[in-house]
Amino acid sequence: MATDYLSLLNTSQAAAVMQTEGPCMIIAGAGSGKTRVLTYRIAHLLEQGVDPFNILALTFTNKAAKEMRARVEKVVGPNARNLWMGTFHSVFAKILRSEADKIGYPRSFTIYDSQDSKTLVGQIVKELELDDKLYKPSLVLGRISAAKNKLISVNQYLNDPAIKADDEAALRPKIGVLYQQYQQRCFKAGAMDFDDLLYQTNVLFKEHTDVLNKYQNMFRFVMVDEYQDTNYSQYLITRKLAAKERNICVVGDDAQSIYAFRGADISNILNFEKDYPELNIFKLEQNYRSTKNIVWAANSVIKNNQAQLRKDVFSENEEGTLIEVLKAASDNEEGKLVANSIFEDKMNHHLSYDDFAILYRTNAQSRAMEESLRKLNIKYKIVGGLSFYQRKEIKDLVAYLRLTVNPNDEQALRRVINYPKRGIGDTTISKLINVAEESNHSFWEVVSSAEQFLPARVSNPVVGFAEKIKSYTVLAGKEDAFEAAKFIAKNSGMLEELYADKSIEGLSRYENIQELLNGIKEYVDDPEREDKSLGAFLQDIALVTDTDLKDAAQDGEAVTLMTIHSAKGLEFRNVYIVGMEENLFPSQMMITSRADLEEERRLFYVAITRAEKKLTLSYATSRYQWGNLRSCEKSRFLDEIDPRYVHFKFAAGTPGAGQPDPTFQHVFERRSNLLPTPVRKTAATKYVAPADFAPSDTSNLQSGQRVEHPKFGFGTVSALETQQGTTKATILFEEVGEKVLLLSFAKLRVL
DNA sequence: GGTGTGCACGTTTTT
DNA sequence: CGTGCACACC
Repeated sequence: MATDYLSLLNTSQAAAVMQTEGPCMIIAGAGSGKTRVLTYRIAHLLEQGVDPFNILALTFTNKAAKEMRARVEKVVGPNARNLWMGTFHSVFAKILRSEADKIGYPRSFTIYDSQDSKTLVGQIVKELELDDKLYKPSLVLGRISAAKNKLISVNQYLNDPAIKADDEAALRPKIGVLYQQYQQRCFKAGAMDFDDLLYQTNVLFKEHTDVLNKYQNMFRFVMVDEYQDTNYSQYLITRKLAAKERNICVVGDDAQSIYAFRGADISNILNFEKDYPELNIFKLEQNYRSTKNIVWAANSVIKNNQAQLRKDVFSENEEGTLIEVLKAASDNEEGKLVANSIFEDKMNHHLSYDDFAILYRTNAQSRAMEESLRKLNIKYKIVGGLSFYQRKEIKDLVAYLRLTVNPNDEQALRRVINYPKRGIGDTTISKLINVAEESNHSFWEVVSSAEQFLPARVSNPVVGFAEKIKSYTVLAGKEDAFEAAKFIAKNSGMLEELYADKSIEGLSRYENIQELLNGIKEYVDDPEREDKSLGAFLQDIALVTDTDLKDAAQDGEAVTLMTIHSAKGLEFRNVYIVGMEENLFPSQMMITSRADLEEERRLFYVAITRAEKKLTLSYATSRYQWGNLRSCEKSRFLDEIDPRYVHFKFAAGTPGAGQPDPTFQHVFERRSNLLPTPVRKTAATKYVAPADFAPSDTSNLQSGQRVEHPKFGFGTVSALETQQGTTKATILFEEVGEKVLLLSFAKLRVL
């Protein structure tokens, strides 16, 4: 048994697998078979007779967890299903769910997504009549999040002189108060945000040693993947859980730490030995993924960082081709060069589009790439961006479901209290909010007894709505998630409302709702699913990200486009890293301090090491930014690669080069996860004004004249009407139909 | 209450 | 430049 898989491992991998007792740190270079080691380590534990319920394995993405579970299952069989394996957030959400009452939260607590959090902060800023320019929700939330990740409570925040000085220096002295209000409101709503899932776990373990004890005894073996990305809050949870048995195994690569911006603390891995002096350290230094050239290039880049653990990543693979650098005159040309290169490579080497990935620093860069790929009829898929669960109609139905499970959920309540329209206006809502704030009740409590605060004519629809929700709650207690959701979608009037909308977008929204219901059906039909309740389903989807859905809708090969951050942990035969320019990569906001620059460099290292056979870098000497052309300098990172491994290829890019063979006519298809129909209009159907568009003087405009509008295109004036000195023109446009425009505003060119 | 228009902001990355 | 939100007018 044990020897079976030992033959599949190299010496250091095998040593790490066999070391099951005591603290253990595995420093795993990129592509060094880290997942393989973790998988066999778990398998080894199970074969030694360890109960899978006693093993906790934490990852950062659902995808990684899913993949690891599948791989363990392949080795040890169905026993793998009983492992505690998941993301930090999902595992501790589950634990909090069963222990919530101990810290005063309902077991059916809601998980606020970042949008809910943002909205709530915005609402509080407004209620406190603070300057919303100064107290921008994202900024305030950033401070709150940083505090929580460092386990700074509201009281500590309010009483810490250093924090106070910081906030005052930034002219934002009220952040502490906002933190306080925000926490209170979340608590009253029975809601936790992402950071709370970790923060409140710490509170639970700190205040209830019996609970901590229980989980210490339960999780006799703790493993943490991507340990370099843990923040203080996560670090403390794992330290506490492992305090008794000290069987903690962390796997990571300091060179791939790219989440400091969200609180990850690289010193967690650099200082791990201080907590566990008896630590066993294993280094996995052989890279099995990439060619020698790619590994050498990556090493030559990361060498420029100071803070790092010593290791020598090497490859025994072929030397491979040199890293290619493309230079373009503009972002559009960059897209063209990359698309052409992909097309040629695919043809010359008989590859699949699945073999290619285009990586960029910011999501905004995808546009130029998309356009070029589309022109060559190359199929692509985008990872990231708007996820399925962020679509309006999905959020609406989910809000109903959340409300059903937890009526105190304020954000959900506000979202649907008047959707579909039932005659509850803004005035009514703010009145009720005020009552809630003053009486220290939750918004829901006030809503469900609205007749006490408002005249019957106004309160009737409010109370009727509350009754509706109450009946849903009763229903959800008896039926599974699918039956409940189906009923709610119909009964709330949402389905009807969407069905009535026959526009393309409306149709797509209706289909999305169907898609969600199908998803719930699949969820409850899973034979291994124990908890089929609506609450369990909601808990699950709150922590699903777009990247996790990536594999869900695979049909046909396609080039993958994504940010470098979402590419972590993935690999592709051919990788393109685009936008290698100063101020873009490294990003200008990051080059203020040495530590920030080092994180950008690690990001570059991650990007390089995604490639198996061929790596291409590109940059543009000019780029559109906020609508105007900016000239760009090539990135300093390009010069950091040892020139022996690079080939600068500047000849290409001449117009007309590398035109696609017309026989390869694929239908363009934007595949974004579960979205069945693209909502975004394609550029092809949209009228684009010529660059030299100049509005004419329209004071003498006559009915019947032909005009051009920068947005609506060509049209004919059908009527003119002057009232109180302003003239309205009714114009029949060829593409968008009839529009009524005010002449004083409309930019029209008379033809 | 719905629609439209104007304006402000954004581009760092995500559980 | 494009989107999303807020306010204003219908």
